[in-house]
Amino acid sequence: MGRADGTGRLVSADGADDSGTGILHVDMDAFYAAVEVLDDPTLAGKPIIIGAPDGRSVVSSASYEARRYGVRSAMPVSQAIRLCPHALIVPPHFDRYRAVSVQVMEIFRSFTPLVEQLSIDEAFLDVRGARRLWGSPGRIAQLIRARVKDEAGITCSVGVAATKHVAKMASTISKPDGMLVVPGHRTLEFLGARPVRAMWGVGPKAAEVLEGRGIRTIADLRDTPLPVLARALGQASAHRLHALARGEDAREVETTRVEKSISHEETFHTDVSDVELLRAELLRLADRVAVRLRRGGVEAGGVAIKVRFADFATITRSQALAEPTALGQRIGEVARELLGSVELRQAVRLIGVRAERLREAGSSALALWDEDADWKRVEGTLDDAVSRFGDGAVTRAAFLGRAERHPEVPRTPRPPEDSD
DNA sequence: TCTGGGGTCCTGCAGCCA
DNA sequence: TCTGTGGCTGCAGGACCC
Repeated sequence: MGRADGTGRLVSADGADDSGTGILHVDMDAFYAAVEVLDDPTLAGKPIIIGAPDGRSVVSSASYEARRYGVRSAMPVSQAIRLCPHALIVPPHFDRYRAVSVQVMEIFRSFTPLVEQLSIDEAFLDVRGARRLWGSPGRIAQLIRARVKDEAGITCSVGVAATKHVAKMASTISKPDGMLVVPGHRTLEFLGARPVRAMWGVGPKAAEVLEGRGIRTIADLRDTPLPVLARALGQASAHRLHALARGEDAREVETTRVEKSISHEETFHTDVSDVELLRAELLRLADRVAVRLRRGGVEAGGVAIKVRFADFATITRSQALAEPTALGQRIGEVARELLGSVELRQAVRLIGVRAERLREAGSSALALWDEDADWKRVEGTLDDAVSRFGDGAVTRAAFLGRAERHPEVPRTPRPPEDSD
């Protein structure tokens, strides 16, 4: 399976037994920091923290040199600086990270079309059908690691196993720049000795609950009766974790992913008590959400807002929509109504807008009477109409019954009867 | 000591309805 | 007609992930 190499990680030797495997989990090492080093080689070997140096930002990523000082992702930057005062603070360059991500995902797809991108820097690959072309899963993992290094200039770690869950755990253990193969017949042995916290889906809260009952390792969890687990964690989590602890994970590598919500939120530099400012911010966020909805060809069937107060208490309010929409004006209206239902008992630290219950946009054609166009009909997509006449004009036209959607044949427009 | 932003999934509760 | 019950749905909150 693997051996400890003195750095705390567990890695497999070349040609390790990979029988009964077929799923790879590939994870870039300290991805954002690695891309920054790629673009500025003078940063190599130095402690780097990716995050905004001021305000209330947190660490997006840190190089392994910084991690040695205890710096971790999601830690406040101010705390990270205290831990590692000589670290270099680098503001994030997300467009650049996305570009490298695209390049790496293309490398994966050159080995198998069955690639499930989990986030900007990690993916599952099902290579069971790629044996004849590229060799065994372990061999493919080696080839992928070499090509990512040669072509993208960064390193990655790979877990090779029979299931997604075990592959994911294996890549984590082999980090950085490692590879761990868990042959199918040694899955239970691999899982058994590991702490419950290492399982995907067990966070600090669940780990505390389990450890409080003496369940410290995955073997302990496996031996715990399901009803006991269910009382501790709830039915769904208990069933899922119990199966994973036994090495059972039937999830396939999914190549397509449907977004279920789109949101934007913002933490203010200083807490805000001015309601008008909050309402204006909601509208701005709603516009950003609407742009993404239209770009994705979807509409929201519900709107939610999130308000975080100065004491970090967070509340959400949501509302289903009678008519789905992709218009910022409409989403903003609902968000403002929802804000009106919230008791603003103290200053607000963060505010956010979320579009939920997404569904495919109804039609691609739109007949619209627009005031500025002398009430002539325009045709095109909703996005076209919004870009030509503005979000507000389209909303207003729709409100007045002058914007119509139709599946195929445009209806003959009639001139407006009221002058409004 | 201070806690981002963008997501998914699950649970508990309340209201509605048959 | 009244009451109890169970299923469904909407909503709010929390845990978790990167």
